[in-house]
Amino acid sequence: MVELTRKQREIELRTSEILRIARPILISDGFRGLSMDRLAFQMEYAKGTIYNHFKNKEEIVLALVAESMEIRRSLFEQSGIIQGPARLRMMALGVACEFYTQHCADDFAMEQWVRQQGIWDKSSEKRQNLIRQCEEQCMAIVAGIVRDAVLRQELVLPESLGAEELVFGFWAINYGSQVLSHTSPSLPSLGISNPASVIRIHCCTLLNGFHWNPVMDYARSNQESEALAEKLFPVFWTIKNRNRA
Amino acid sequence: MVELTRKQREIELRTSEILRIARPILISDGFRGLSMDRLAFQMEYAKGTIYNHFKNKEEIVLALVAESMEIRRSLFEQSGIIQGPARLRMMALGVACEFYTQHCADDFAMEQWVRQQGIWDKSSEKRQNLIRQCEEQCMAIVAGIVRDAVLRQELVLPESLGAEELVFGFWAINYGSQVLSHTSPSLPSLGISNPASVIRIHCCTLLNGFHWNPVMDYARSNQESEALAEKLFPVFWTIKNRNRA
Amino acid sequence: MVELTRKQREIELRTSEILRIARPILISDGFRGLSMDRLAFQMEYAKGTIYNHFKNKEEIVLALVAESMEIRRSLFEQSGIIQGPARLRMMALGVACEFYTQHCADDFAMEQWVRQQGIWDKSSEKRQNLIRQCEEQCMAIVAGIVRDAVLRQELVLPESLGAEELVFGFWAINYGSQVLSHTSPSLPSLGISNPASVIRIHCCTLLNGFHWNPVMDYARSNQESEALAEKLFPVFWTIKNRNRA
Amino acid sequence: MVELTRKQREIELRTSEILRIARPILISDGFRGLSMDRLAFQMEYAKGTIYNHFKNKEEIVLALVAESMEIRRSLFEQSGIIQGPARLRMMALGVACEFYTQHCADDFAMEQWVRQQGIWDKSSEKRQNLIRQCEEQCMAIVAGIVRDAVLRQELVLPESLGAEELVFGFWAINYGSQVLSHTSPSLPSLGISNPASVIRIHCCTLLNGFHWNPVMDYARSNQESEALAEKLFPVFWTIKNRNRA
DNA sequence: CATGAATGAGCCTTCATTCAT
DNA sequence: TATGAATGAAGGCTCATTCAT
Repeated sequence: MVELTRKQREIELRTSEILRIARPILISDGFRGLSMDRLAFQMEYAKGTIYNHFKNKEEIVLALVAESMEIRRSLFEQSGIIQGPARLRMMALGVACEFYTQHCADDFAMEQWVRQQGIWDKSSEKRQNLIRQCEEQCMAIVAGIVRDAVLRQELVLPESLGAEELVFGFWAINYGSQVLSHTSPSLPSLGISNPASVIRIHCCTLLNGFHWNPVMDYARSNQESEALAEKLFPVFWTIKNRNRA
Repeated sequence: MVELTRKQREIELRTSEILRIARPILISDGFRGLSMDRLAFQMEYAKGTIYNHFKNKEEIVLALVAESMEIRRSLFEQSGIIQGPARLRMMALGVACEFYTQHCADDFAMEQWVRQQGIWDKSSEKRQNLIRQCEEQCMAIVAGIVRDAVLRQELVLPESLGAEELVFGFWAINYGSQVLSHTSPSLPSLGISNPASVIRIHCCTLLNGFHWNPVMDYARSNQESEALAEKLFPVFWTIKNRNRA
Repeated sequence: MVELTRKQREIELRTSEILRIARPILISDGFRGLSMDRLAFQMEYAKGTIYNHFKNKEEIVLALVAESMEIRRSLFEQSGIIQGPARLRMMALGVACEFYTQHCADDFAMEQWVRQQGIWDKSSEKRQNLIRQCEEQCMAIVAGIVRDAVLRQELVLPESLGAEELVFGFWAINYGSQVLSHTSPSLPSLGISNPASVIRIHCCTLLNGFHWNPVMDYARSNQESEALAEKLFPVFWTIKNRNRA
Repeated sequence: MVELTRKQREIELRTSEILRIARPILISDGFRGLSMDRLAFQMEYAKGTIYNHFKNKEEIVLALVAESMEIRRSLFEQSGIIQGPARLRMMALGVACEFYTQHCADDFAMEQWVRQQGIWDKSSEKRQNLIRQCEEQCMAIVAGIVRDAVLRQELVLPESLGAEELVFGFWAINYGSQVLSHTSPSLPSLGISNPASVIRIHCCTLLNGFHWNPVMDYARSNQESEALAEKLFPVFWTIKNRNRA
């Protein structure tokens, strides 16, 4: 078995080497900028070798995105298990989002590829499922917190708003701010110099708006967020580094 | 001069004909699906002629996006001038966003092209500015409403939150939900069947969270939004049709 | 119109130049041996240029085959209109076959490509029809001669044998001998040094076997064939040269 | 020696397994459709292993063709040893050809591969000789019958026509009709619905034309052929099955 | 001998752009 | 100004063959 494993490890090593080289190309030049020729050249491997590891170009992207989403899910998982009121866990998720946005900016950017250009359709179902599962798990974690808050009577869901729909609002505001931050270089010139902290305020407002107890003013909210950040960031870094050599 | 003008008009006519034909191709087949050959063939003009109007393929996309943003700005303009409390105007903008998302879905999709794939960098500064200006004007309209609300003492801005930063939250939540709606086909399976109405609730919550008067419950908010929609949609349709034969 | 024609002529010139260069490659190295790269290189034109003339590699082959079959048909046409008994015209066709086999050996070889390897399916219907028509016309010419012989009471068709079916025998024996001559290099070593004259004898025997009047012995048959050859070859050469610069 | 033989048998077993798997691939997808990857995958052996048995892809085809020709030769052998006048043996060969065409259609198709595409040149001389020998033996069988007919004074060879040359006519007509049947899907639409029986008539006519005794009318010829078929087909099936599990 | 990852030349095709007419 | 043939780099991908293990 050890015998076998060595060869397999070598193969996996090569696989992840391909991803390691493809990532920065993809990030700096986009999907169109990643050509198999270039990839092979930079790898100093033959083109055919890459095709032994990935059925086509799209699969490479999906593999990278799967990695990224795996990180995101781990971040969420860690945030969802902290002690304290559900609102705190919700805020911890916000902190996780901030971390992901700031320190895994490339991962976030790449998650976008997959949402466009028919990359999705050209890749294998196996990898597609991997990503879909990750997405569902993320949603489950956040919705779980909402449900827990309701159980603990810290939150009353407005009628006609399911837990997932409440989550959607936070998802949208975070996601939207991240996309805008990444793609609108004019943001500072429009008067938004620190999108992350702005979004923190909005999320607090939103939580307060839903009367999610304990209701907080911005000062306290910020304070708690900082505390959470201090507690969680070490874990987050570990997660990130575990996935990125 | 009249002579010249006629010729210029002919040129502009051709320019907009190119755009008219490029648009549906772009929408149905993406950026890669738009080839100059195909465009020229459908135009029944020569490829070279197209190059007399647009320096390169990217410019065409940017021109189309400029058109789209022009619509969006007009929508915003019309929403910003209705009578009544600033909060109502803010809600009117939400209605405008809904309209844009639902009835100008293609325009929205195209705005995205430009944020990716290096299209931006390959196009002329002139067109880039055009788009940037539009974006700034949109922001100015919304920020103007916020400032007006403050003036009218209907809203107190939290300290450390500028008008534009408050706007950013609404921008982000609307933008995020739109992107997610367009690109995440799994949304309904995650429990979000009607993103638009969900976001309406969230926006109301957010406004309430900021104590933006008149504070409303969801029923009334929805009622007012409906009224605004009824009032504004005719104008919106006019705007849309003016820009799209 | 003269203006227009000049450009069109240039294009057609290029088209036939492509064919002129593709032909020997195809003949010496087969379909697999013809690569667009090689073709372009030998043409000293860019690869793209070739694709402006032919949709794909298969179309080139079909174009060449169409040329070849056009020659064959013209040969048949000329043979079918000579004076005298139908049997003589039938023999003239045999002479035409001999000419084609001997002097258009490459054309014959190429007709084969099209019958295999899915070349047919990848080419445009227009070219397919061209070839199909040619084939049908050839058959029509020969079957016409048979029918004429029956009318003139020079031949009684065996019952249960249609005119086309009688033709099929001659088609098969000529076609078979041509294929074998071209692909069986061992023929002389098997004792067949001059397939063409052997087949001439067989055809005569076959005609006699059917009691096709005037019945001939081999000496006379050969003599008549020679006479026909002498008369027809000049025309044949003209036809060939008209199609091959 | 027994030890060695066991190993050798294993090797031969593997060799024929390769051929067994390659055959249907080749038949359904042509030469280009047979890839070593696919072959190895279906074999559940490694690609390298196949190369221990066959120097290259072409050799596999040649080996299969050798098998096919071996069948053909056996068919001929069996036809050549029946009792009665030589003409009957000649007709038996025709029956053998019909059997081969109808029931070994794939074998026939494959014989064609080898005559084209430069497969021949890329394969070893050893295998080339194998095939050539087979061909010669086939010719020898048929020519033997002709010579025997001359000896028995059932046939007078036209002067200037050797035994092999007489054979060539029959070879050509049979071969030609087979090729045309296999590759010209338009045959029925040209008026030839049953090529095999048409060729039977032509062969009878040819034999009669050579005054090969006993001369027969079509009815009797057909009757005799049927009788031969009834007698020989069981043997033919045995031969076929012996070579194909 | 068996293995199968690595190879890399080669394949066909596309298409934005240019430029002589 | 309009034309559209020519360009040619670039693209994704295949696959027979090799060779270290």
